[in-house]
Amino acid sequence: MSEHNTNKEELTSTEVKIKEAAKRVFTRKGYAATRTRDIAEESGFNLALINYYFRSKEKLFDIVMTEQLQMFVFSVTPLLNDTTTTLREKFHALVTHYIDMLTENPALPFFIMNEINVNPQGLLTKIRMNIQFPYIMVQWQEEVTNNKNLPENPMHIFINLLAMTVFPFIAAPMMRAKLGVEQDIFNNMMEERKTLIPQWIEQMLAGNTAINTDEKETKTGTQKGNHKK
Amino acid sequence: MSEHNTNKEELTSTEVKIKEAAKRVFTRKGYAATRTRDIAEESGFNLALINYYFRSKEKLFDIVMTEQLQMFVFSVTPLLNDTTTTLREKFHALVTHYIDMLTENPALPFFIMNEINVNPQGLLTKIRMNIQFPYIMVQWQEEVTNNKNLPENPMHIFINLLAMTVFPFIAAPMMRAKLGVEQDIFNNMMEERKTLIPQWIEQMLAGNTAINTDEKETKTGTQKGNHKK
DNA sequence: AAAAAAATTAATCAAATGATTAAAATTGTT
DNA sequence: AACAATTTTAATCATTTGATTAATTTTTTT
Repeated sequence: MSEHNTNKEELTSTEVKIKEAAKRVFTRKGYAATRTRDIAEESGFNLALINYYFRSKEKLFDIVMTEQLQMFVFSVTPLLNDTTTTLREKFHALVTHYIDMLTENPALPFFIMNEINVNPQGLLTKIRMNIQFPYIMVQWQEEVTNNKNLPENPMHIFINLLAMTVFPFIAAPMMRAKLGVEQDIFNNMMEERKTLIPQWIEQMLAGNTAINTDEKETKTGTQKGNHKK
Repeated sequence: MSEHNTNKEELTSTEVKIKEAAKRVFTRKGYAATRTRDIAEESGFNLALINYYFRSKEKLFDIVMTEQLQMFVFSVTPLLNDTTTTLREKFHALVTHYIDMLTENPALPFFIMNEINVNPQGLLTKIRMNIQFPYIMVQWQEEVTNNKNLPENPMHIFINLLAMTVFPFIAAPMMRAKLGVEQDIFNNMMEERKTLIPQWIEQMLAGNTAINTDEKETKTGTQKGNHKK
């Protein structure tokens, strides 16, 4: 009505729009394969504006990558530092959080992995994550010292948690191309995994307990390899 | 002694040497980021030889990628079709095989994932894998129908197997940069996982049995979320 | 040894691409 | 409205890069 244009179009500055366009193109094609002209086209603005707002393609990439990394890494620290949730609840929250995030942004893990592979030490500058030992580590140590016989080092378990959560998104294109797993089927599967992964982790830990304490005896005689080497 | 030069240098043709150099550079930097000049330098030959032996950068890449894909995918089919090994033994063999392969060639998974992301339908042409239902699928169905209460669809378990095996190699650069996990520590860890991953899979399956058949009751009252939704 | 074929190199080309510039359009200020 | 500052554009530049060409060297054939 008035001369103030309140379209959503006008609400975000062109600088932000270019950055968002850059994010889309960079995540889709990677740094080397994206041309500044791609970003210009995706944003709908003139090529020169990219250098006008951001000094160079590399500077723009650094900004986008840093933001994505921050989002990926720091978005979970509140979960990991929550003193009101149990260890198990944190596992579940973490898995749900990441599956939701990656369902929205499936190309993100690959984008990040790519950057890490190409420029590993760039991480150190882009992420200032002085791992201040989040509360989840305290909880883990409590469980270790108290009753359960968990492994001292949670590295394996954390890797598994992340692997089972993130890897499917990395493998999704292959699953689609080779196994005919379409988008909705995949999303269903990931929805299932929100509850399955914490269960699996639980079973890993329980198995570990059983092995070390001999509280529980093997049920099936055919079970193999269920002993420490 | 004689004028026949038997150096290892001379045993492989320059065509092969260029292809190997290309493999190294492509896997390290990805298709878009590698310049033909990089390959020339890595091989030690003149730039023009790349186009002399392989018509173009893309043709060379196709050859390298196809070979790597074939290696990655087809190298396990003998294992999966082995009629003399049990299902559990196949899991173990698969994990060991891939960890060995990726320890030798750590950049391989990322390289493949990259290609799949950029050009998903290219897989169909590069890999002629008319999945002829390897013997492991027969064995799985046997276990399903016989005694165990395994999930009909082994998709989740197979994904987990691959995820826990492959993902660490993808995350390795991050682990090194951020967690200070050095090469030998990492290799040790992966050596441990050769036996751990089959155990974990076993525990997942056992947990599944317990849930479905109620043969076993929950030991710890604090166990949460161990029920079908 | 001479001729032919194959392999290799230096020089060069043409297209792509990141970046810049100068002008035009828009917005803000007085 | 007039002026200034900011934003946007079209045109252009300089470098990079995949590819080619013509000449040179090496190997093979006769």
